[in-house]
Amino acid sequence: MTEPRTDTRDRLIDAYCELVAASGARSATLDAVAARAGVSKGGLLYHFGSKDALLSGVLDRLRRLAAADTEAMRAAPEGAAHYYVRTSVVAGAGGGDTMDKDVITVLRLAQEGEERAVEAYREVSENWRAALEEQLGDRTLSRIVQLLGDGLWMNSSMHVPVDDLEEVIERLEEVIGSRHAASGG
Amino acid sequence: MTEPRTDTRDRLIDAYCELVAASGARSATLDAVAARAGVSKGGLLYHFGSKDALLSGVLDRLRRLAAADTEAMRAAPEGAAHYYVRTSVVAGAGGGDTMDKDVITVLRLAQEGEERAVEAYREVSENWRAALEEQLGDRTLSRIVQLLGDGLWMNSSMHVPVDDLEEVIERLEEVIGSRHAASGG
DNA sequence: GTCTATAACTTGATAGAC
DNA sequence: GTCTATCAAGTTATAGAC
Repeated sequence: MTEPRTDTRDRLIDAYCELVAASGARSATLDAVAARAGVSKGGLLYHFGSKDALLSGVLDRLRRLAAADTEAMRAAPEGAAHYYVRTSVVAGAGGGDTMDKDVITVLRLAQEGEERAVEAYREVSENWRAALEEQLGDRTLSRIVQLLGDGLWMNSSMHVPVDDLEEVIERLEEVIGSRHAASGG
Repeated sequence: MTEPRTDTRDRLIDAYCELVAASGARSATLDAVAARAGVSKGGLLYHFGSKDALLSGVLDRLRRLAAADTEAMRAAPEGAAHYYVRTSVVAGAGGGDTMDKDVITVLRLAQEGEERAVEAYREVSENWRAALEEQLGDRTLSRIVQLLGDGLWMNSSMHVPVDDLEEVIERLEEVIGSRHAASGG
């Protein structure tokens, strides 16, 4: 604990993510972030120095949390695929935990062309896909599962409900099951 | 032809879409749009009056083009599902036709919370899904195909290449084929 | 560690010349 | 139908008080 131990830093990152997740990157102004975290604009800039430093904060935190989530995925009793698809929806709806918010934030920034966000997404996305492939033993299937999750996220992020999620997961399990049976795994 | 017949209007909508598709909604300022279309800011505002009117222009055009695309999808020789998945990637990469650009633009705006864009997306998305279901004879499968397309779009829009697209389509055809065989269609 | 005040710049929109 | 000012509002960032 040699670094300054203020949770104000984390509150500021939280506020930034929540604003981006709720109303897009444009709405996450320094003023808005500071107000939501309960400090002034000057207070924010003491902790981060610039808007870019705030971005670095989110990126770092996402990488940390995603690494932990990849392990949770590997250990999930319902299987990695089910875990991934299910959590994709929660994330999009904005009702999830800290990592969900970080993921949405980074995805949004990446879509706006923020190069560093694209790089971070590529990294964690590839780690997730590798974990899926590990369990499914099938690269193409791992990609399909991931694309389904991405599609679910996209719809959720626009508040377009996917009403037949349960049927989709069920059908996915069927395909996974038949593959496992066919390959003797 | 009672309305003023200037193609400047269309050039302005094109410029707006290209900017949003390339670098996000924030980059599509009145100045930037006008410059890209080769007119001044005043010239732009003569044609549209406000940024909101520019949005209406894109929304109207998308609805028109999407209706035509739905018909093309129904008539596609490779099948509606294959057509939908394949065109999802082209759209995301930004190298597509006019409708592709309009779709990306509206999706981006929808994700930023623009209510009218969300509504337009919901509408055309539901029409596409209905056309898929018509051919596949299976609601859940139509949703899966659509989610796959959405996932492909998302990755393309961040310039994250999906290198095994061919395998994904092939696997999808297998699942569709087995369903048709099972249901006797 | 947090605040206020303010500088420097960008944005959407208006007014009026041509 | 298109242009050049011009404005008010909002944005990031700095300086310095407390």
